[in-house]
Amino acid sequence: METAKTPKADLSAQIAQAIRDAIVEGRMITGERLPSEAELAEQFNVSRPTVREALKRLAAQSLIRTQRGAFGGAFVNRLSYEEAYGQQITTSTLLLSMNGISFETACEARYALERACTPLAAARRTPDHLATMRAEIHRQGQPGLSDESFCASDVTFHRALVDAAGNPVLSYQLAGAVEAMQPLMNMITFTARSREAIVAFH
Amino acid sequence: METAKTPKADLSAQIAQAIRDAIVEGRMITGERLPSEAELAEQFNVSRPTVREALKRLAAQSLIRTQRGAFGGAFVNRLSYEEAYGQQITTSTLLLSMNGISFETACEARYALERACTPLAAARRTPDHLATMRAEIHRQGQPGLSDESFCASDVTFHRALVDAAGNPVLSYQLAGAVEAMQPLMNMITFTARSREAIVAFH
DNA sequence: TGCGGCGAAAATGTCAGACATTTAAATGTA
DNA sequence: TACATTTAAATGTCTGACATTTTCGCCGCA
Repeated sequence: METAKTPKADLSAQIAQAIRDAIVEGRMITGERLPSEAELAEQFNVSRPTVREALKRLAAQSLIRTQRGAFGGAFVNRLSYEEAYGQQITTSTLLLSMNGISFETACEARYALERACTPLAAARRTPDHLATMRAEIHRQGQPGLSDESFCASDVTFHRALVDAAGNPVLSYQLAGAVEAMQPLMNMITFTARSREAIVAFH
Repeated sequence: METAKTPKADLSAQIAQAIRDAIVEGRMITGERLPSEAELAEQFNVSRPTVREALKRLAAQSLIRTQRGAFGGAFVNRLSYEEAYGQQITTSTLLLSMNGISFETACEARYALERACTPLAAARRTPDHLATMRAEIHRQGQPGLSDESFCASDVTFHRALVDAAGNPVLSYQLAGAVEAMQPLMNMITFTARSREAIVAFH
């Protein structure tokens, strides 16, 4: 048994883990091309479908990207913020919906996270961010607004607030938190007009 | 072209997306069993390997779990906090290492996020959390401590701080941020003793 | 009648081989 | 030199088969 560290696991999972380790530990760098599926199959002593399943696992996590054609193959992906956002959002959404997170807990977390951004946002905001936030506040003040529209506007507003902090790491961390809560928010309408007061201090 | 919304994409990616949508939108609930690979293959009019690749993609994101044997199959997974942590950490680590995030940016984000937790932590801390933090502070004060040990202790300390806030959503969001920065931290040793002052106010 | 072993069935896991498709490089020609 | 064509390499997909694992139910036996 050459891979004794995972005594009972799918071969494809083992291979995926091995490649993942290579990437995370820096043995493969961004943009580098992996061996072809056939070469990997020979290297790990498995068949090509097994290798393919492993590669799909990594592709699902945006660790690699595949390209067809000659001199195509699998390349170590440069994980963009957009992709990271997406994963963060789907994971957060599922986590919230599957674990019976209460509205209060989620809201508390969101408020806390945004409170963390506020000082930075106040210092670094651009006119664009301010304009977006003002526009959303205005929209939220209109009377005949549906609940869904109100919440969508709310998400836009908070995204602008977070982005105004000018810290991509913060934006990434909070994008999931804010968007994942939108479904929860949609269910509960409450008088959130008090937020205008919070923003007013900008 | 029956699936016109994704004109050029792998079949396995399309199928994975279709199943993912079904899960996220609640058409399949936690613990529910998916049709067998053969049934899915017939349903989507593709072959079994293609279906398998799609399922592996979902498994990589912990959306489903598979079980062998009779009455085995793929089940909608209840995404646990532990799994979410793990994904968050690997994603964050890659994001930081691949996008040339500066130490200042990462540190700023981390401080901001922790500042968000502090009020809650102060209100809800338990003796255990306090004891852990005190122990780590004490350890950090010892003279002959290696940089790696110092940083590991630092991570432990901050995890305790975050957990003390008693909000699992916050813990989840911050776990990735804190742990992902450990490699960065390991490279740069700085006089972080000022943190003791921050904690002292507990 | 109750219980235990044993086989059948169902499902995933793995393999082998073949063909289709795509893409870029190499080649040939005007 | 520039452009069109060929060619080769790689992924994407299909078919079929076999291995492995796990559960259910049957049958025999005490």
